[in-house]
Amino acid sequence: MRWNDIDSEVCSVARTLSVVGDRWTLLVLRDCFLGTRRFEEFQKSIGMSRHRLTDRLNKLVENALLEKKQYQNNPPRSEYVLTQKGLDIYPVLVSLTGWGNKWMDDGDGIPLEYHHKGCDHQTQPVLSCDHCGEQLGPRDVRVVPGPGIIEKFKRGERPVYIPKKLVNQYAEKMNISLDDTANKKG
Amino acid sequence: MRWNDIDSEVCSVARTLSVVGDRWTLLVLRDCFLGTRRFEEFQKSIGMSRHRLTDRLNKLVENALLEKKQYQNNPPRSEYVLTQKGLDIYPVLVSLTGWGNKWMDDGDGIPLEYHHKGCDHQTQPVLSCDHCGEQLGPRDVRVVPGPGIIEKFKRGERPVYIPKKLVNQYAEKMNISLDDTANKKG
DNA sequence: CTTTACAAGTTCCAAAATGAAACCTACTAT
DNA sequence: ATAGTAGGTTTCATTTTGGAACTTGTAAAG
Repeated sequence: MRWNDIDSEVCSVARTLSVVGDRWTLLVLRDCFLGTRRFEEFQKSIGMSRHRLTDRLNKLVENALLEKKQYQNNPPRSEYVLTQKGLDIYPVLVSLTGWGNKWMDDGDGIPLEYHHKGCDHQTQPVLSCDHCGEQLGPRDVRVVPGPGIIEKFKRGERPVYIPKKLVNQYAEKMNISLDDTANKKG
Repeated sequence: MRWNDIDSEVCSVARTLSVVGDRWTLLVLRDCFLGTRRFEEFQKSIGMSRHRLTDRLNKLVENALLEKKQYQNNPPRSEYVLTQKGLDIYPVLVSLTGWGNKWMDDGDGIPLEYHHKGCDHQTQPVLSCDHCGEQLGPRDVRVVPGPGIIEKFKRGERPVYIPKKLVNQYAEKMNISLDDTANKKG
């Protein structure tokens, strides 16, 4: 499979990666959250080739995570600022940071710490349930087919990565009949 | 800069991406969390070339996110299972999923839903402060230089992506003197 | 027996993505 | 007149991919 086709997978991880899942894009976004806005700043900070940077910034603008704003006409100069869609990547960056802090320490300690303005304490952001507030780990959660998958199964499409067990159990429980003669993939 | 050098950046995002920041690795890990363990399963599910899959699985084993366990001797056949280090990637995948659910819907709705076993409710995992439990967004948090950066500044190294302002403010406040004649990068 | 299937790779090659360095354009400051 | 700054673009060699075919050892089917 070509990476270009990844955005049409029936999977939110795959679709998200189609936008931010290449070598440099998340580093560009990291810089955005630290206040970087201009081409040269990104380039010096990240150290990627100008070539790639041009391309990645354009894609982020195309995908509406960044907005390009001209701050000067002659010669034309622009800044790249996060949109809401871009701001929403925050949890991804925070999670990556948390993992790096824990597992990739080089012996000097955590590079950057977070301080929660609200409670005025150092914080290590964690995942929690938006309903009860409890912390969430892989074992605390059950994955259930959502409408995005059920609809496709009803149409006879079979997204490959979903364990059939999962969907069949669910279909049975919900008394939905899924035509089982249809083929995988849509 | 070469991608291979990215793991020595003074940045937890960069270091984490040096392990999981390529096209396919996070999809492999996604599958792991859904229970996939064997080569053929990964390959069918993800649709990446066997070539790459071999390589990515090996790297995940090298980096200790997966453990390779032989389940049969002749011919030798093995499974790949998540270690604690691998399990800790969970928040990253959940965050990617959340973003995809919100911004990359194809019109059919969310592919997979989460159900929190603890409170028995559907849940959308959110980031929160591990101290006070409040939800955290980009504006609720102040980034502060941690030991991993301070140490390097003391040694005269200047990690490029950190806004100098940030470190200088901090150094002043903490009354740390940082030799300003030293060069960036270490 | 002989053929087919399965699982987990490996090999080979063409096509695509990347990195480095040089170049371009339009100012501004020295 | 010269150098510097900002934001790119161009060129070209090197790396990384994707795809398809091949390998190895075993078991099951005809």
